[in-house]
Amino acid sequence: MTVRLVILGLLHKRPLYGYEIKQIIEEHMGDWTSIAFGSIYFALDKLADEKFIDKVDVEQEGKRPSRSVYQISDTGREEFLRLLRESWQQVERQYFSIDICLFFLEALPLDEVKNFLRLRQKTLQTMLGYIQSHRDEQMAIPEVPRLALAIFDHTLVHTQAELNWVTDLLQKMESGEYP
Amino acid sequence: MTVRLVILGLLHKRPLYGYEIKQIIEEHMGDWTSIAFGSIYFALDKLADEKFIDKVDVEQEGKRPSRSVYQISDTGREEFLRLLRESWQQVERQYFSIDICLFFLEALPLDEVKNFLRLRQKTLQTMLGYIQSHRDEQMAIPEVPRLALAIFDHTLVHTQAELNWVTDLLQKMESGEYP
DNA sequence: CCTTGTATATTCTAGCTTGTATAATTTCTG
DNA sequence: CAGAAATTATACAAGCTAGAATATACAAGG
Repeated sequence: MTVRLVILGLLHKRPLYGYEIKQIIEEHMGDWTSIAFGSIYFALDKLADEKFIDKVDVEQEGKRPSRSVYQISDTGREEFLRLLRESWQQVERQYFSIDICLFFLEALPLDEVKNFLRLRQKTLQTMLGYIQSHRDEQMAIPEVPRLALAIFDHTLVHTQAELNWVTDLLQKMESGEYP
Repeated sequence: MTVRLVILGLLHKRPLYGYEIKQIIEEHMGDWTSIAFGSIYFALDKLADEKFIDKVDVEQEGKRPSRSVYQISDTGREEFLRLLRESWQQVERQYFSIDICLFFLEALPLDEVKNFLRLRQKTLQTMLGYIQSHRDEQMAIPEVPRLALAIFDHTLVHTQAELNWVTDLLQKMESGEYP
């Protein structure tokens, strides 16, 4: 679902070829999604089958492998808007593997669990710093749209929430509130 | 990954058959994961191939379809601990589809976006209330382990963080800070 | 009494995603 | 200048999931 939305979204602006799409995703959206080559080419084929995009051109730069450039069609634009609206509307339930772990906690010695939590704390603190500095960098560039900051903030608030929760849990474990 | 961990974790306590596993997951872990029948039977087959579990019995109650009961093996217990440690240790990056949407925001009229956000606010408030009352219910039952509350808190802090962020974003959009 | 819905229990299939391998060339780096 | 990394794409296996299909049991309701 994400794959199609992203591809259609990027083709919405201008025609692109597969490898280029992968690069754009990594460069500009790498913090918020990750899509494998296989998925991109698979999706491009599928979208072309469905007439949401057309192969417009096969460029060739020197003797490099030739590039198949795709262009979005009118029905493709409609599909893009449909997908975008659908994604906006859904509030997805996030599942955390750590919740599952907590269910099976008794299988591990308490000390080990505490160590894991301390490690998690450190990781989260590092991540927080990384996002923050990344955000500040972006903020300094005037042509970055203000909305980009909202996306950073999103990651930020969740990471902070996670850190708070871990800290609280660890504190409760150390005070002996949990057996 | 989750599927295997959960199945091994449940079989850790006692032998079970596929349908039973599905029921336990829905009843006791329904708020934190969701695993389809197909995934369970697929994983059971795979785990049996790998000798992490053994088919011990084919019960039949009346003329109902027969049940294949699986039991965890010694290597299965090891694998369970390995998976559990692995899951504990990883701090997974969560991807939110709304972040992707924000990238393509300009494709939708601003009013529509604001409406989506208001709707999202309401949904999150409802979710928050639901989790809270669920948590209170559990708290009232003395035999529910205190840790279960930690899991509720986890969901709670993230939902609250999400709500705060949406509220902030909406406020900024309404004050005209974002075009 | 016949139908309908729901619970029990499993199997199958189609579709998506990832990862890895392969290929051929080109550009960067020490 | 050698070797590493990047460029572009294809192909295939393997894993995972959702959803439908299948078949029986049983309670409720008209």
